[in-house]
Amino acid sequence: MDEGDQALPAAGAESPRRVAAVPAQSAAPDAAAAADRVAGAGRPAGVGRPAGAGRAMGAIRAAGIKEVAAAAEVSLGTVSNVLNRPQLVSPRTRARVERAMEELGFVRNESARALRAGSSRILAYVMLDPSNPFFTDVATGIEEVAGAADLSVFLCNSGEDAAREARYLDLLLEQRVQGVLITPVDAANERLRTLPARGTPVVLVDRVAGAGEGCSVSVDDVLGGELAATHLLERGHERIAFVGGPDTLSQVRDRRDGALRALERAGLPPDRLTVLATGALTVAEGRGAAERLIGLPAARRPTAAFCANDLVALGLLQMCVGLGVAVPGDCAIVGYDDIDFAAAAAVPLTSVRQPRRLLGRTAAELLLDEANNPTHEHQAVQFTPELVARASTVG
Amino acid sequence: MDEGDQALPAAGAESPRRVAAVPAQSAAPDAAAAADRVAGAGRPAGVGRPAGAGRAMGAIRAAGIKEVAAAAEVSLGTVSNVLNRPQLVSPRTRARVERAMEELGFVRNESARALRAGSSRILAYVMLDPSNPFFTDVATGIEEVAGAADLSVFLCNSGEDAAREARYLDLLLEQRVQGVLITPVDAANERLRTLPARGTPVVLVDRVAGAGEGCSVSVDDVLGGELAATHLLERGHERIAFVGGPDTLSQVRDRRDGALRALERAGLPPDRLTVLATGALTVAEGRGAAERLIGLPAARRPTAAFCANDLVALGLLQMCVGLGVAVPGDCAIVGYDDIDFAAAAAVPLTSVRQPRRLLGRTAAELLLDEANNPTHEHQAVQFTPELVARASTVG
DNA sequence: CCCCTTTAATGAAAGGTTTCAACGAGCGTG
DNA sequence: CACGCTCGTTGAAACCTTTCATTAAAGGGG
Repeated sequence: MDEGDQALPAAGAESPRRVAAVPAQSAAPDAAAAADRVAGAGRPAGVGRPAGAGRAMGAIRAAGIKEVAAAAEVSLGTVSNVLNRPQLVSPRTRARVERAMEELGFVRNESARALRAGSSRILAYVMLDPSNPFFTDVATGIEEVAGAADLSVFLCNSGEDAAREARYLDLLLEQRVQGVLITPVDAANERLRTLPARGTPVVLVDRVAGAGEGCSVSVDDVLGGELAATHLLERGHERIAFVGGPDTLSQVRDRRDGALRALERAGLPPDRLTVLATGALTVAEGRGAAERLIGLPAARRPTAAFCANDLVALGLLQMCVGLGVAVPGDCAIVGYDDIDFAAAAAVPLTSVRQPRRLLGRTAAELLLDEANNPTHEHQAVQFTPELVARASTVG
Repeated sequence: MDEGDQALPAAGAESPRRVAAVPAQSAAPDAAAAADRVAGAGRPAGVGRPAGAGRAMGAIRAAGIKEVAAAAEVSLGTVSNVLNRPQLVSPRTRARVERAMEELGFVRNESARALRAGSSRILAYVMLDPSNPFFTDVATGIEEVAGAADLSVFLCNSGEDAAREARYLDLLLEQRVQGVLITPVDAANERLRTLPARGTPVVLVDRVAGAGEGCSVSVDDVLGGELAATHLLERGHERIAFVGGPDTLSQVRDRRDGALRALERAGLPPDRLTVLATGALTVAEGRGAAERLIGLPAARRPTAAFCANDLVALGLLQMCVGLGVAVPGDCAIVGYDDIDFAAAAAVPLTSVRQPRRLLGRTAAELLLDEANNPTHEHQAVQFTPELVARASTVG
């Protein structure tokens, strides 16, 4: 931030967008920065100074309950009562206190409140991948419930990285959050057990809780996989590819197992399912899988693909179309999650829909129950998925 | 949660996935719930109880610094030193204290720390729409910088709703967060000025700060619009549609103005730009715009469309392909943001790329500077966008 | 007119951490 | 041997709110 300044025109410049000659910037040229700068994007075009700007103005030390009490000529406890139990305070005094708060610009200090209360009014949702609309929809459901209970939601992004996940969980414990909702990367993470033991309830989202692991909310992924594969079998496909990974994700395993179950029911041998493993559930990995799929000898090449999620399916779809493989003619495709982009793809994607918002809402409700209800019983709630057929399978 | 229980089989059931006969569930059938339940998805398939589950076990009251001090037979201040200034403590004592912390399972209480420090170790990013990958990428950049400074990032979703935005800002002020990064819905929100006045720095993201408004980091949207339109003009299009809205978003206005500037430079009258306004920047709105576009009389129908963001462009693209309008043959399309899905669309989308991660990183750096550097000067940093040409314009 | 009840307001304690001035011990120097 | 230093440790105060037992005042009934 510093170097950019000296080359600026005289201080007090009026134009906020004035272009400075010096492009230097404290955004250090680290590896990550370099990635974004590829192809020339990202060089700051201008560094200006908004009119009237100067050094940060000295912040007025925030007025506390004490100052308010003094201004309203009441005791400290009375101010607290106005905030928390207004019905105990006479209308006259209440008005006086409220006026004082107004005048002093009083803002409650949540830290002090949380310290006193022993826990902060925050729920956290640790998610695998915020760029996957599935998780943001779940988050929306969580926010609905949390908002109604006057709690805020702290969204944390584990990025499918176990270490980051662990770091966030530690952090949340330090914050004494009311509870944690999590779609874990690593089901074996000991913190999933130590947090509840230390008084911070944890609810698993999109994952089934094992013995003694507390509450969970999930969708029957085995059934979802079966629905997808059955749909393809019914449309006459007898060789199916399963595209997804890594195998450490239970969602991937379950969906694949469901597909195998469908084959079995149809009386077909399990080797009719060709597994194409991917390193992650992303669009890029889907594209990569397409090349492998198309590279298979024609005799063994599946005529349909079931992908572990929609991102992978969209990548696969794009590559197929690009390489001249007709969808669904040469290769039918089924995704999973039914994200908005699934319907929006140029060949709208058949997908397995999950009740995403409801998933989030239910999880949040279980969490609140666990946090507040002393007679809480752990539950593993499981919802039913549903197949949405679109053009990628129905020619 | 309550009704689900009584119909369960005998307590102590071992199977976590046991199916209960009673589908009832405390997830109330409110309006939002109903939306998700459309088409039958969302009915809980089962409510089970993980083996070994019971009422929440009484949490052990967390050990504090005091207990640790007692256990290690040192003073309270020494424990604090071990945590914050370990070099001041002799190795012997430090080891003793660390062992005590280990044994007691000591976890720092962030609330107390924040109370004492006057601010919590949290940055917040208030974003318009977490389901738009543009914002999650910006968030990733912010997290990189915050993580390096040992701060956590609180992600807040305003959902393009001014009231929610206001509520979050109030909340963040109460939390005494270190600073707020925001892509505001409502540039006129007075809180954008009151927060800094109360000592919480605010940096605008993807929006240019006006006079006396503090720091901002943005991309030159006018230039971006110009790049997009120029690209289309160079490819021979002389009637262009601009698809986007609402007009209250400065991004929309600027990008449109940039397109107009391109027309002007090319010596064409401004009425060659047909504006198709949308209510939001979503896939669904893009689809709707497609119908209006195709409905125009052939003589006035543009041969190309420039969309205010990629979501709108993808919706438009999908609908065009679905309705038999060849892309780019009958209608070329340019998007904005270059989100991953843009390249992944079946007709890969030409788009205007913004340095998203860098945007986030720079914003976070400005914020940290403002929070920590007493000689901080407000800056309006602006980056340059870049056009990425793909098949949706290049036949 | 006094006592008892109800209502309103008070003051102090507690919650866990950080900071800082002060203290004591050990050591080298004069 | 005494002085002054440094190093390691200490104890208390401060941060701001909430809670609760207590006091004071007002009102009603006997």
